[in-house]
Amino acid sequence: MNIDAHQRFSDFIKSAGLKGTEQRAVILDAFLGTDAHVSVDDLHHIISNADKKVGYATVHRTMKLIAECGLAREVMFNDGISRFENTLDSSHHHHLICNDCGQIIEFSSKVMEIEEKRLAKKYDFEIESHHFKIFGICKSCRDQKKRNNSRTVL
Amino acid sequence: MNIDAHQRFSDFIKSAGLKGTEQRAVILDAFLGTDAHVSVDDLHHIISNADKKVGYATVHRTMKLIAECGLAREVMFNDGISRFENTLDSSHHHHLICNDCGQIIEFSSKVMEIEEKRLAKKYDFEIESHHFKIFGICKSCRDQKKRNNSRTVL
DNA sequence: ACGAAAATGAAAATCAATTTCAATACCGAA
DNA sequence: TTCGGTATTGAAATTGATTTTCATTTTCGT
Repeated sequence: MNIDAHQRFSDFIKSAGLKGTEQRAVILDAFLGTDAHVSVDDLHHIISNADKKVGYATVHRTMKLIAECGLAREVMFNDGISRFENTLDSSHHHHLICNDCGQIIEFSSKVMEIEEKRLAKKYDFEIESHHFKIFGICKSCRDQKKRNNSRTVL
Repeated sequence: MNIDAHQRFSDFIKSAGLKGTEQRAVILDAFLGTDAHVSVDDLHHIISNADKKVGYATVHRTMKLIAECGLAREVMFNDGISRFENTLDSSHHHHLICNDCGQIIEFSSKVMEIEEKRLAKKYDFEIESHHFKIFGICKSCRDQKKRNNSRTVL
């Protein structure tokens, strides 16, 4: 998988008249090593923690390139921070997001895929990407709230 | 409808120990008068164009209150700008967003509602809100691209 | 009408995203 | 392999939206 991703990225870099650099390789590796949704800041920390030095702006620019060549998908939840997810893991497309703890549960749904296609046809719309996000409270946060309520009196 | 909204907002204001003000009334009216997705900036312009003077920060703070009391829903597309939509219009919940012209087509889908409930049960998740967003290119932008391609040579 | 408490608005602060620019690295051609 | 044009890098500055600050004003129960 990763060999393909590297190949695809370097092909993209070449065909766009750009140059391969050590930093870009480090950033791509760091990104491919994650399986969650990472922000530029997350990646910058991951790289720094691995004792490599790449500037924040470079991480930002490179993630744009990685997204552009189709290896990453840029998504935005309701906090205004862009995050990137690996597109090679394409079975997961949607998210349940806990408003309390921020936990993200990924899921896929055949029913939704079919419904989406129906809608695209209905509105004559060419789909490029899609996100179904359900915000709410996960079980463990609900349980925690119950415990707190039994202790606290307003 | 609007009478209910005003009542609900003033009830909320009172029960939270806050105060009713002229500005809050102006902002709520401006918001209820829109049917699209408006940003704080949009609303501030709408109000200014109506020759009323309310500060930007006040619009921002009041929209947070309106959302808090359930009259508005805060949504974020991929441009990083928060927008508010009227929740009383609850038949429309989802969006087709054109990556070219920014046009937003709203739709609702019974199939998705049912699927959503199934997923909530499956993951033991208490839903507070949800958004299905499909990004792509609308018909008119596709048509326009075709016209441009027939004129332009790379 | 009084006075405590909240609201306002202009300006400043914040924060992520993005751009600038001088120094550096890449890489194809000679 | 060196050369040189071009792209890249990274620190700092900028942008643009959001959020906070704070002095002044307004609200509203008493």
